[in-house]
Amino acid sequence: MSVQSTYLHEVSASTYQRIHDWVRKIPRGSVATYGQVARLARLPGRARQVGYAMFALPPGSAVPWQRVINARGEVSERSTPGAELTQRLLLEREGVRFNARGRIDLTRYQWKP
DNA sequence: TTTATGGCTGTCA
DNA sequence: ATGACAGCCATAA
Repeated sequence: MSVQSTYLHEVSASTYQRIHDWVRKIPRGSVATYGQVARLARLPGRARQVGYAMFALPPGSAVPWQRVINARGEVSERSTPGAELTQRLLLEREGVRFNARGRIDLTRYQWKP
């Protein structure tokens, strides 16, 4: 393994760690956006990496990935079909309401740490 | 090394 | 409201 790849691995690992740590703090019944989590983890502008960090979670993880949604208040589309529905059901089970267009009212449900 | 592809977002038309 | 586009950057091929 090269020095470079080792370095990159360590950087991304700590990055994911910080992201996961923040996502764990989102309380039940609240949501945060990818961009918001990125800023909290001191990674402004790197919302996509938050998506990657969610994707990297193993099934059954204690990290409440379902509470992370996009800036428009919707559950983002996934390459794996069905995941959106799972996410929505998990959120509804926590009391998060979706409107007729499948959107969440961020003024009401967005987490404000 | 390059290219393509993502659980994204703010800006602008 | 909707769509294009430029930034963003980890991963895989």
